[in-house]
Amino acid sequence: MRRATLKDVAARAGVHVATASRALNETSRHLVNSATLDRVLRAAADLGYSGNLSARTLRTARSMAIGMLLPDLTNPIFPPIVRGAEDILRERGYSTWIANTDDDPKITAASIDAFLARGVDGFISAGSRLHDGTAEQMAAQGHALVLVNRAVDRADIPSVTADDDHGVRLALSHFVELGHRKIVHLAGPQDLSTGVHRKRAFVQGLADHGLDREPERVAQCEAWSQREGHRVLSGLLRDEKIDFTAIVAGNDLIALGCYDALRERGLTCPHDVSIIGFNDTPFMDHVAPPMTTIRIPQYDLGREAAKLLVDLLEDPTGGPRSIVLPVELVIRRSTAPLR
Amino acid sequence: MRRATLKDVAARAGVHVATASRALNETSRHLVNSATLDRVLRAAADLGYSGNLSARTLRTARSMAIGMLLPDLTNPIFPPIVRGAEDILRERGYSTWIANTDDDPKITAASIDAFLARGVDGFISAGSRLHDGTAEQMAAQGHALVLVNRAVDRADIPSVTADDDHGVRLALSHFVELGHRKIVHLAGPQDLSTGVHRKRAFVQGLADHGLDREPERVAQCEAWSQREGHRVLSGLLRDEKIDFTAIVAGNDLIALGCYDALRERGLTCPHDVSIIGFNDTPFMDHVAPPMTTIRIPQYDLGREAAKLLVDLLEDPTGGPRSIVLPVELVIRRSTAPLR
DNA sequence: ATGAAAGCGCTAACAT
DNA sequence: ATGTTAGCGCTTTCAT
Repeated sequence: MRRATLKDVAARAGVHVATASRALNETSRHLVNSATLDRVLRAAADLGYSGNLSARTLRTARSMAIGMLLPDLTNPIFPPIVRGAEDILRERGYSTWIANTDDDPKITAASIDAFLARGVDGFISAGSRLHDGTAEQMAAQGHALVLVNRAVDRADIPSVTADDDHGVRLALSHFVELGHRKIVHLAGPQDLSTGVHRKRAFVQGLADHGLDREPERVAQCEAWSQREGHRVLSGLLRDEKIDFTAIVAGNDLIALGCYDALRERGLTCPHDVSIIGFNDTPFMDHVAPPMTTIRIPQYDLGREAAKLLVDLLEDPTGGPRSIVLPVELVIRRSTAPLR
Repeated sequence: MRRATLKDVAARAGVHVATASRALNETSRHLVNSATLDRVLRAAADLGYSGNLSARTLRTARSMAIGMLLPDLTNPIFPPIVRGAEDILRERGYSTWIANTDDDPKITAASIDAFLARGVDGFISAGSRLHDGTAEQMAAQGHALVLVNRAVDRADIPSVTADDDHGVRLALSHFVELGHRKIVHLAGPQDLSTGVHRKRAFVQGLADHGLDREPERVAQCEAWSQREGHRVLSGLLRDEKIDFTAIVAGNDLIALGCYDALRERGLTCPHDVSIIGFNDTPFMDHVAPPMTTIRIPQYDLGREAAKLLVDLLEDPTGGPRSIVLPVELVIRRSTAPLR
C-alpha cells in the first residue's frame, strides 16, 4: 500500500492540508483548535503517517540530517565515536549519513559534495589531516562542522578531542614512579593533531622531569600501525647509541609493533622494556602482556561532537566551542618497576 | 554563496531548465544537441552545480540512498561489514544511512520508519533476530531488504552469510587430526541463524566423526560475550560428568571467556584444553595464546550484501538470491595435539 | 481557527 | 531538439 501523505491525513480528518500540517508540527500546533487537533492526530495515527522528509527538506531547507566523514570505519578507534554521535543525533531527531574517505582528498571532496547535495545541516569529521585545508575551506563556506578526535590550528572550528597532553604526562609519571629514567617516544605521524600533541607533550614532560639531556628520545613512525611500530623500534634496538628501558608509544598499534620487535630480539616486555600504549583499543586487556595504556573516551568524544554540532545548528550565535575530554591511565602488565 | 540550482545553470547556458535537466542526466543526454550539451555542462561546471537530491527524490521517488540497520557498531564484527557495503554503495552512486538498534524492537521500528520517511530505496540489515518477524514484515510490505551475516527461514528474503557449517566442520576435522575425541561446543544464542547453524553443524559433525555417543556435548550461552563464555565453561569444569579436551566456541568472545575460566581453574590452553573460536575478530592474533579461529570474510559479506541489494533495485525481476561465502580455518596457538 | 495559494528544485509527459 | 506545463509532498504567508 502507498505511504500515506499529508493530503490523506487531511482528507481523513476533514480538514485542509495546511491545518493538518500545523497540527502535526510542534511549533505550529498551538494555532489549531484542540478538537481538530485530536482529529488530525487520530487520522495520522490511523494511517501510520510519518511524512516525507525529502519534501520537507526541499521546502524548509533543513534536512535534520548530518554527514559523518571518517577515514576508515575499520580502524577500531572510530566505531565508538560514530556510535556515540549517532546515539545523540537520533535522540535529537537527526539521521546520520556515513562515508569512509581513506583520507583521500578526492573521495573526501566527493563525499562532502554528496552530503551537500542531500542538504545535510552539518558535518562531523573524524579525519581532518592537519594541513590539507579541507576543514578550513568548509568553515569558510559557512558549513557547520565539528571535528572529532583531531583538531585544527584554528580557534573558530569547533572540535572535541581527548587530553593527549595529560595522557602523556600520566604515562611519564607512571614510568618515573616505577624508577625509569631512560624513556623514548615512538611518535605517530605529525600530520594529525594527536601526533603532534603527544610528541610535544612528551618532549615537554621529559624536561619537566629533568630527563631531557639526550636528544634522541623521539623516533618517528610514518603510520599509526603495528608494522611501523615494529620497524621503528627495530631500528632503535639496532642503534647502539640509544638505550632505554621504557617506551611511550604513539598508539596501541605502534605498541603492539614494539612487542613484535622486542620478541624478535629475544627481549621481553615488561622484563626488559616497559611499554605504554595509547587509546585502550578493544582487546588490549587480552594481548600478551596485557597492555598498560591511556584510555581515550571515544564514545563520549562522539557524543560530545554531536551535541556541539546540534547546539551550533540550533543556536548559531553561540559561537564555536571546543571541548577537551579527560583521559585515564589503565595500568596492566606491559609496565613494571625498573630492575 | 547560495548553492547553484538547475535554474541558474539553465540561465547561464541560455536554455530552459528542462534542457539543462536533460543534459545533466545520463539517460536523457542523447536527446540534446551536442553544442547545447557542451554549454550546459560548462555552465554547470562553472557554477559548481551538483543538484538537490531532495528535490530529485521528491520528484522521482528514488533516493539513491539505502539504510543500514545494525545492532551495535561497537561490536567488532560490524565495522568491516558496514565498510564493505558503503564501498560498493558509494561506487554505485548510493549514499548510506546508518542506525544502531541494539536489537531493540522499538528502536528498530523507529529507525526503519525514519529511513522510510527519507525515502530510502532499500535496506541492509545486520541484526535480524530469527523470530521477531521484522524482516518478514518488511518483505511483506514490499521493501527491498538484504540480510547480512544472519539469515531468516524464508527463501524469498535475500541474505549474505558465511558458511558456518563448513567452519564448524573445519574446526572438528582440525581437532580430530590433532587426536582429540572429547569435544564440546559452547553454542551462541539460538535466536540468530549463526547460533543455530553452528550448533546444528556441530552435532552433525560429531556424528560424522563417530563422536556422538555422549549427549552433553553442547552447552548453551545466553549471549555472544566473554562473560557468558566464562560462566558456561566454568559450569562445565565444575561438572564431573563431562570431560573434554577441546572446545568449539560459538565465537571469539566466548572463546576468550573460556581462556578466563581455564585460567581461574589453573588450567592452560592449549596444554590442557584446545580452543577454536569463530570470526577472527581483530587482535585475536595477539591474545594469549594467539587464537585458532574460523575467519569470516566480513568485509566481503558487506560488499556482497550491497551488490545484491543494488542488483535487486535495478532489476527487481531477478528474484531473490542468497549467497554463502567461504570461511577459513586460521591455525594459531590455542590448539595443540592431544597429549 | 482555518483555508487558499504559492513555491522549494527537480523530472517527465506533452507540445511544438 | 527544445520549450511548456504540471506536480512530487510539504510549509508558510496571506486572506478570511
